[in-house]
Amino acid sequence: MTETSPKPTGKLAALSRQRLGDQIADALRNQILLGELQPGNNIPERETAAALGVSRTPLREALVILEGEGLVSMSPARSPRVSNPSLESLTHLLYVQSALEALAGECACDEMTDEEFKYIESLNLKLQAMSETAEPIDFFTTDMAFHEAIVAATKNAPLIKTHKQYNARLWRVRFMSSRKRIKRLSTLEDHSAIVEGLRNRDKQKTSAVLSHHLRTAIVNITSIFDQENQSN
Amino acid sequence: MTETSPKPTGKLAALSRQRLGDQIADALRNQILLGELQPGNNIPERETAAALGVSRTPLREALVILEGEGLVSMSPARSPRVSNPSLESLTHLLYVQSALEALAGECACDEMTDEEFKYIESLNLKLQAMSETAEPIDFFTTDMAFHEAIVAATKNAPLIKTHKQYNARLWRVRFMSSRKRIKRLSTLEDHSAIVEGLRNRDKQKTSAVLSHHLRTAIVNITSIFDQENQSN
DNA sequence: GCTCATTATTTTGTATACCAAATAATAAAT
DNA sequence: ATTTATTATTTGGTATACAAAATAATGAGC
Repeated sequence: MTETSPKPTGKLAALSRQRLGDQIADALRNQILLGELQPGNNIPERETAAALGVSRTPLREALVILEGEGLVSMSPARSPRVSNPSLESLTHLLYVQSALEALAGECACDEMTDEEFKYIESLNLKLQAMSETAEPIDFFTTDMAFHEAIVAATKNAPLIKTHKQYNARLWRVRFMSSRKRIKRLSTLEDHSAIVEGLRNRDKQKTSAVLSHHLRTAIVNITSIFDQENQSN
Repeated sequence: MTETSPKPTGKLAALSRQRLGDQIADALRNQILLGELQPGNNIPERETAAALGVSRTPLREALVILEGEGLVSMSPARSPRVSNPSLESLTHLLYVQSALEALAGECACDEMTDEEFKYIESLNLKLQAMSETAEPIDFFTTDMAFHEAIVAATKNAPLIKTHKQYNARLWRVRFMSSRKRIKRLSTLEDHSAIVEGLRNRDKQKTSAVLSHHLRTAIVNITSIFDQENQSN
């Protein structure tokens, strides 16, 4: 399929004019987030490049990007591999993410438009509506969209980018944590409190609830880790 | 941190086997921080690679790394150039850095050893001692070391790395801002309050003072920007 | 003399080729 | 049969070569 040489009429290449390395990074990042590439898996350069129909040069650029994001680790004479963070690392990441979202909540109170608030509110309503029946992946995706929408409302580009990167590193463990239906009720309570805080443009409350909401997740991922170690 | 990678062993480059791309990224980052490469300057690949005595491949890896850090921007068929952030961008960065250091102050209260506290305290004393006479660059460097030491005391690797990256992007404007001797007094007052907070392991106070300390810097950089625009 | 089109040069984007290091495999010696 | 030494193969690291795109330059036409 991708045996032939570069195609000028390529799919989105004509419009995006984006570097191939970035596109590969996006593709690999997706595979990691979706679990197609799991923590500890090797990403041999030749093999992966061939599978994607590209050469090693742009693939390597992608790997360097992902290494910078903490999703991939590269060692001198060893295949790059998907990072397999320890519980301690994940806890550290969650602390930072907690601080980032607290800041986002605060800034959103200042910068958020009414339309943005309505969108955030609608995601919360959607989450409430699906809480009884939805599949874990759908519930989780909407949950993440809710948090992303708050961060996006700040219009703070570095914050948005850094938050996204931390989210990627936490994606897997947070998804596994969210599979526990029992947690949905307290999640919804927190979210509603966040929406109320935003509605009233109450920086103090919004940031406090967001911070607490994220730090609570630390307990959850700890139990996930214990389960995995138990089964090993 | 039990996650990844063999130790860099920074002493012997021959032994460390660190990637050339990383070394080049370090060199370029230094040049940007020192002002040898100024915002808006082009970094043509061939020319720069030749100047550094390397080929374009590892130089490009370095540029991709620096682009990820926000220090360099690359456009399709144009020379990479040193990022020239707007006042708005710098303000955004400072908000995030403020939240990161507030978190650092809080975590440091829990994680800091007595030796680490003594070191932080000694940097503050050094700063007080040099406040009357020191050159701007020396005062600034020690000021930065003070903040870095607090972040380092958290032992939170992602936090340390992200903080370092934001520091790099803010380095230039914060250095220019620190040239104003008039600011040194309030800086010292803030720092002493931070040290007191850390001494008492008072998370609330430490994080509050650090947050306020950084946010105050926003006002300072705004005046810097006004001056530059005035002189243009 | 000025404008527009066409060509030439420069610059990045990507692919391929080569090198060194590390591991895996194999054979020989105890 | 086990261990060790040596060789082969695999892998990442770097350099070079080639292709595409954009800008700069130059010349023709008005």
